[in-house]
Amino acid sequence: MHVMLAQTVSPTVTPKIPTSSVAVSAIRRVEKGLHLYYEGDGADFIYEVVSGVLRLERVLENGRRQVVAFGYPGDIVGFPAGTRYHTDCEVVADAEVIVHRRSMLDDGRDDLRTHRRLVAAAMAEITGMQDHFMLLGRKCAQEKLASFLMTLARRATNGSSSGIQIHLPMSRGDIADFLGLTIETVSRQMTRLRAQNIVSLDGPHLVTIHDADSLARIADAD
Amino acid sequence: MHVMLAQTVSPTVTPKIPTSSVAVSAIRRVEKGLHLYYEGDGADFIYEVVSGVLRLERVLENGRRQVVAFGYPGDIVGFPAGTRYHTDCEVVADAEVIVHRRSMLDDGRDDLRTHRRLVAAAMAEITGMQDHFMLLGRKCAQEKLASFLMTLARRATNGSSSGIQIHLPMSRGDIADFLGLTIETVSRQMTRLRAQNIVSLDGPHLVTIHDADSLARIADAD
DNA sequence: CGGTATCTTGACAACGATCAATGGTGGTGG
DNA sequence: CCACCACCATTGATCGTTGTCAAGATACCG
Repeated sequence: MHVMLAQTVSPTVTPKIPTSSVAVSAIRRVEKGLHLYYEGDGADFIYEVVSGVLRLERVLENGRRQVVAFGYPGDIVGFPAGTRYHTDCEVVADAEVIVHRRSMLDDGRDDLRTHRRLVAAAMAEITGMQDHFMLLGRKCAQEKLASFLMTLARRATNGSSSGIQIHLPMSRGDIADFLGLTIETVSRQMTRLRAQNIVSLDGPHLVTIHDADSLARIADAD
Repeated sequence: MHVMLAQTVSPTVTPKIPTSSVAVSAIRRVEKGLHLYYEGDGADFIYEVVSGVLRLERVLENGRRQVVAFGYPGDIVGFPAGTRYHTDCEVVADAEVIVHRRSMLDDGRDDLRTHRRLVAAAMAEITGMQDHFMLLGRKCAQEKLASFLMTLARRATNGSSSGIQIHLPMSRGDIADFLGLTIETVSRQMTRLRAQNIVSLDGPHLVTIHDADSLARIADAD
C-alpha cells in the first residue's frame, strides 16, 4: 500500500543523546520530503520537534486530503490510534526530532517527567484541535488565512509585533488542505491581504506582517 | 462572564461508588440543560459518560458556535487546557457520568488502570478529531450528514446493519454547528436522504436507517 | 388545547470551487 | 552563464453549493 515505506526512518540508528534534565531516547535529523511515518504503520515512536517543520495529513481514497497539523518546534507528533499511526507525517523543512518510545505514554515508570510532558502535550493538542474546528467549520476564507498567519506569527515571536517576517516552508496546496480551501482561494486571499497593506510577500514563502492588529482583527472576526 | 455558573455541578456531593475493577471517584446523575462546566472554569474533574449525551462547544464573541463533540457513553470529556476547561459542556440527554479527578492524568500513582484509560481515551480523542477535520474541511453537506448518521449508527450497533433506529437528542442547530453547516442545510440534506429512501423520520429526533450501505457510500464519498 | 420552539421548505444571493490561462521561480543541462 | 523546462503560484471567468432571508408546517409543553 505504501510504496515508499522503505524510506521511513529507523529512529534507533542514532545513539542516545542525554540532554539537560530529561533522559532522551534519541535525536534524529530528518530532511525535507522524508516521511516519518505513514497512516497504518505501527506507532512505536513519538516525535518531539526540535527544529524544522513537519506536516501531518490524512488522505482519502478519492484523493481529497486534509492536513491535520503542522509540527513546529516544541510540538509533539505521532500520538497513536491504538498501536498504529492515524496520519501520514512528512518533513516540510529539514528538521531535528527527539524520538520517544511509545511506551512513554503508558506510565511514568521509566521517566515521569517525560511521561507527564507527553500527556500534557496531548492535552495541548486536543485544545489546539478544538480551535482548529472553529476555523474549519465557522470561518470564511479570509478569516482562515488571517488566523493561520497569526498563529505562525505568535509562535515565531512571543510578544505580538508588526513588522515581523515569517517563513512558510509549506506549499500553497499544503496551506489550502490545512484550511479546507483550494489553492486558488488561498492565493486570492493572500493577494487581498497584500492589497490592504496588511502583509507583503517576498516570494511565495516569505511573508512580512505589517499590520498585526488588523490581521488579528480579521482572524478573530469581531 | 458565565452568568449561569452557579448551576455548574459540584461533582463531590455524590459519595464514592466503587465498581468492578476500578476505584471510581464518584458517579453523578445530570439532567438535560445542565452545564457540567464552562470554558475558563478550573478543570478539576474529568468526566466519563456512562449514559446519556453531552455536548462540547466553543462559542465566539460574535455568536458563531462550533460544537466540538458529542459525548456518548464510553466517551471521556473534560480534558483540560492547562488547568482550565477550553469548551463549554452541556447535557443534551439526561446522563450519568463518572467523575475522575484531574490529577488522574498526571500519573498512575493512585490508580494505574484509570490513568492509562484516560490517556488512551485522550489518544482516541485525538484520532477522532483528526477524522472530524476531514469532514469539516473536505466533505460536502450531504457527505457530512451521512457521516454523522453513520457514526451514530455504528456506536449504537456493533455490527453495521440497516433497519436500525437512532435517536438524535440534539437539535438541528446542534448538528449544524457540529458539521459546520446551517440549520436549513442540515434539514434539506435530511430531506434528501429521505427522498432517496435511505432513511425515514418519525419526528425530527428519531431516524430509521433503511439503507446503511448507501449511507456509508455517501459518507465516505467514493 | 393553545402557544411557542423548532423544523421544513422556498427564493435568492454570495462565497468559494472549478476550469483555464498566464506569470514566476528554481533546477538542470547545454 | 544562460536557456530551457517543469512546477508552483497567481489571476481571470464562470458555475454551483451553501448561506441568507422569509414564510409556513410540525412538534413539544404547559
